[in-house]
Amino acid sequence: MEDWSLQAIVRGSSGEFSEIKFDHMEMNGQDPFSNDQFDVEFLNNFHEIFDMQTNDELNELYKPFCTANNNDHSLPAQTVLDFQGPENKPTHDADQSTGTSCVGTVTAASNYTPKYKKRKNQLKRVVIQVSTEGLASDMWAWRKYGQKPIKGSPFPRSYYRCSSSKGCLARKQVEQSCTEQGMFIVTYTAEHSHSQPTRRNSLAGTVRQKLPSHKTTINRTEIVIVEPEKPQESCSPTSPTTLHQPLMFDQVNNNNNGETRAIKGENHDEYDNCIDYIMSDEFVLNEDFFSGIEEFEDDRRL
DNA sequence: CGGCTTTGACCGGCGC
DNA sequence: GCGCCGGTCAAAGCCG
Repeated sequence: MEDWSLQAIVRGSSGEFSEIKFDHMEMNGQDPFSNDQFDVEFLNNFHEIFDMQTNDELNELYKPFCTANNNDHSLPAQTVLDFQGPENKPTHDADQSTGTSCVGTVTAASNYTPKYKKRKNQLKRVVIQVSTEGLASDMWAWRKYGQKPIKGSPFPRSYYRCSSSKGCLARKQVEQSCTEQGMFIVTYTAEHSHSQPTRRNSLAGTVRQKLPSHKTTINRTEIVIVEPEKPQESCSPTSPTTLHQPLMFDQVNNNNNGETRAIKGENHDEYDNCIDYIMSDEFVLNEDFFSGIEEFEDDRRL
């Protein structure tokens, strides 16, 4: 790949980007974007997302939201990724003390025993926040098997299981966000035991759900990751150094007031760490982000 | 008729 | 031990 680039637009889903970072970086309310220390502290907390052995699983999970809109740029499927599970907390993650979400692995199907065996925190899950379009772009076939009112939420939670393959343990929960109108919180549990279906089951699953007719525009902080430097051709394909080419990223804080600030990383680790942070926190990511990561991983494997 | 949603009942984890 | 709550079951009905 000669001139591949990674670009993503990331919006904080629970407040301005800087506020989220205060929580995670414990910087005592200082504005991380105006603090010279931010680059170091911010970057030091990101690590090795692409070294996770579950990248394929991750790909599968976000793929539906990437592919469906490839030809429709008018429909940004904004999503939040949040990997949960007590076993997932990286031991070197500075985020541990906060009790917030963290990066981790996705549940292996063999670890999931249906029906009451594992509950709540025992299951590793992927929580994604999607717009109406993102919800409809999920190409998996789901069959609804339950709906429950959730305490503290005005909206019920719907429960879906994969209907593509008998015995598939994949589960999906959908509930409307009570904080962001028109957004849906989708929780995926377990993995599909089969390849992605070539077509969705008519109007099954999420498509048949009662979706709001309006779209919600979310004006929040944006992060833009741009154009890692091209890998150097001189490196041996088998050498580990080919996986650690210099990279660069920018993070642009756009508060809708025209003000932007950028942070740049100089190496691959810093880039990884940036992605790690974004993936571990409550950010709304669009499909370009995931497509970019996919490209990134493909390139890295070369 | 098959596959879907709906919905009340049931089960089990968890906090008190 | 008890009750709350979330997740699942399963019967009934709907839909293409």
